[in-house]
Amino acid sequence: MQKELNLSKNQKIIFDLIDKSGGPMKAYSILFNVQKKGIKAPLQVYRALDKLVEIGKIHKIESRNAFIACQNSSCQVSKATAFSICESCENVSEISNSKLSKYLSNFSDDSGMKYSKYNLEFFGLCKKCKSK
Amino acid sequence: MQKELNLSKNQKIIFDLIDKSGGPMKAYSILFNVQKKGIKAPLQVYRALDKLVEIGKIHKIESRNAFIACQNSSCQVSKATAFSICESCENVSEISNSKLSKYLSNFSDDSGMKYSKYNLEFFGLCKKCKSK
DNA sequence: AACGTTATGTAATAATATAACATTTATAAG
DNA sequence: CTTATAAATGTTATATTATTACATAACGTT
Repeated sequence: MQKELNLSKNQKIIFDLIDKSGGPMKAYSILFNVQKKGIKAPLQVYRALDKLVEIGKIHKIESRNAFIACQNSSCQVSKATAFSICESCENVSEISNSKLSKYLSNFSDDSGMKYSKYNLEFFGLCKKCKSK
Repeated sequence: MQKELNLSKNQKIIFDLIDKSGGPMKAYSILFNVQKKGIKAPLQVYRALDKLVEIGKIHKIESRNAFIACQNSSCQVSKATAFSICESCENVSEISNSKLSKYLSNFSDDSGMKYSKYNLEFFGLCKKCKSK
């Protein structure tokens, strides 16, 4: 059963755009791209983005103020996210590594704080950019 | 030998403010607080922030668009940062856990990408907020 | 002193995100 | 099927965060 079926009109338009783009997209670039579909105002975009983030269909790349479709089909909620970001070409991909996620989900320090969520961003040069 | 001695006038004013605040500060709040010291424009603040981030005196909390003084005296460059963020009171503290940093610094996946930097943000409720 | 580098000052503007309010559509309960 | 409620939409205005462009000044080397 796919969550996509539950998406509203605007949510679906915006999710499809991000998903098809294959990479991170910024809010105003999304806006520009969906104006022909009748979505005219920033708030319409941000509301759809908020909802899509909430249900885990997309993630926000915080360091880039951009949004990327979730590449992990089993991920329903965005409570544990990790990304690799190329600082040269800005390619982003979601890391799904069960050892990493297990390690971070179970992480606790001496602060007495129980973490319910994390977001990790790795930076470096991707294979292509490194060989240039 | 302290890096602080090398700071320029504006950098020192802004670092001292953030450091004394004990928590994360936002750029325009910093601007407001340093206007009496002659720093009048956003750009003056952002330039100092950029430099302070670059040399590792402060870190940016990406999910909050805020800046916090580095709480790890040995940290000279911001290549490996981890924070715990309370989603209720917005308290932020830097995590210095050698096992965690070792694990993440050595992390590699099958993408062929070598990571030179990471930033991790944990979210949850701090002790105080949990007990409310 | 001459040079290159780093920092500063200032104005304007770009990019990112939210508030407030009115209306419509979808979902569920009786 | 209709009433109630929640979720989504539409629209305008505005708040917040960050950068461009250009001119000048201070600092560190040789």
